[in-house]
Amino acid sequence: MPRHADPNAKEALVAAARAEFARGGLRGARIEDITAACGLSKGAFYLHFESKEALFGELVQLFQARMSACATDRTESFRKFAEEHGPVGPRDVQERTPRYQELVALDVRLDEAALEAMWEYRDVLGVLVRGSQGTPFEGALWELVDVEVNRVRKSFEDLQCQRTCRTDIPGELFGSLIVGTYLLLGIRMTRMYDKPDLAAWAAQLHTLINEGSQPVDFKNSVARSKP
Amino acid sequence: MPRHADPNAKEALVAAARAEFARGGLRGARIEDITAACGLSKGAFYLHFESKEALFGELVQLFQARMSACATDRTESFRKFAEEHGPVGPRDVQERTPRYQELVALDVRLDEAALEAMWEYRDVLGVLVRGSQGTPFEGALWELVDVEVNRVRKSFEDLQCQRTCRTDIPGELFGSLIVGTYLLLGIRMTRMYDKPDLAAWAAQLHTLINEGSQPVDFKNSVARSKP
DNA sequence: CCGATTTATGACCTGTGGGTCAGAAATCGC
DNA sequence: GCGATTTCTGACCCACAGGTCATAAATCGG
Repeated sequence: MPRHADPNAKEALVAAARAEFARGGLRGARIEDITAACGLSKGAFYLHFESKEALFGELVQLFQARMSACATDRTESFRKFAEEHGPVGPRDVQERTPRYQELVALDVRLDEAALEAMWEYRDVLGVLVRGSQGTPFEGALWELVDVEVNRVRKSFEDLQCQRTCRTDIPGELFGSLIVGTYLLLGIRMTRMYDKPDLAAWAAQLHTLINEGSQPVDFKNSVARSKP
Repeated sequence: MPRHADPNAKEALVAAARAEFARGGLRGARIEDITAACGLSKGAFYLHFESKEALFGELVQLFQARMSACATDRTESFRKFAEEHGPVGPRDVQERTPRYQELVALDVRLDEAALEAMWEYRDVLGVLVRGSQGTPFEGALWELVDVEVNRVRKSFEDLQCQRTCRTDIPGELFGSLIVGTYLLLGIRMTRMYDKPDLAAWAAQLHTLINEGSQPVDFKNSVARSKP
């Protein structure tokens, strides 16, 4: 039995590729630069990956799986919540019952988890935003965005039927607001070195979107109950 | 005096180029396709433009100028409004005075104008989003986005000082919400054939962001005054 | 130490598309 | 019609980067 393959060559290539992708996008990342960063030759790349696109495809699949997990986690968590705490109606919202407050806390936690996923894959997100036309990933992000907008739209419309959300806003527009905001935050993460306080972002966005930008004094006094 | 230049060659090239850019981005648009669409040869392109990037640069400048005009128009309109109607304070917001309602209407009109500009340049916007690494336009959109986020942040912080906006949200996050929402709507315009009802979008977004997503019944009753 | 076998190398091939330029075509004054 | 002049054409050049493959290097059993 002959020469052994470098055991950590593949993960080194993936790491170097992510760095190159982050720098210059899918097209701007040259294979020779990726391999050079690992002390390998161009040919070595093709021992581990079908092509540059194939490597990126693996990353995209991981990212999509992660985001998809966030979505299923959300529906599952809400289902469980309704099972354990019963349905949350308009009165709960109006009176800020403990049940409602727990639901808000859960929602914020789930949003934070989504932001966390975006932070970990912000390099992949950056490449997807830039798109790199001519590759299979041209519209990948926008398909994901459409899916997310529709998911938000649907859940918003459900809440509208239950009268726990205002009914004079189309769900589509609300979805664009949510997804657009999170997407831009993700894009801005691309250029950050230190991780921002994602929990604070999630909580503040939740407050802003639920209660609006007007001063809190104007809301009816029942609403606030801060310790 | 000899052969005349085709008088509408340049505008035909611009139109064809915009169509090609919309299809495949800056990189995906081939010069031969652009000229072929006008019944011209490849060489003719270089009689009118320095390069493909130069043509796109002209479009970007027009787009940037248009967006910049929207911004100056906004500050100017608000200045004039304050001059004519006096400053709008927290009480105006709380009691929905006619002065406040006029300000809201003005704000919505200005937002609609910005959406209109994005609609007209949605092809350019699409290319800028996709970025086309290696060109001078790589980060052009994100610079514009940063400028806009900061503009919104600053005006939001001013309103916070005047107590006409809630003070528990960082201006940066509010800016990301506004710009992110409008950017995503712009991106989604890229794939639309018919112009959506931009006035409705502007008005609904304004309502949603000001008053939040909670049912209107919960707001204090002074607030609503719909004919 | 040999040769079998798998891994790694990098010179080479190749398609692509931006940009060029010698020459053809058009249009004028005369 | 003729040449002068400007407009237009498209075959050609070339840089670039993805992908290939003959060759070399490493590592084993025997």
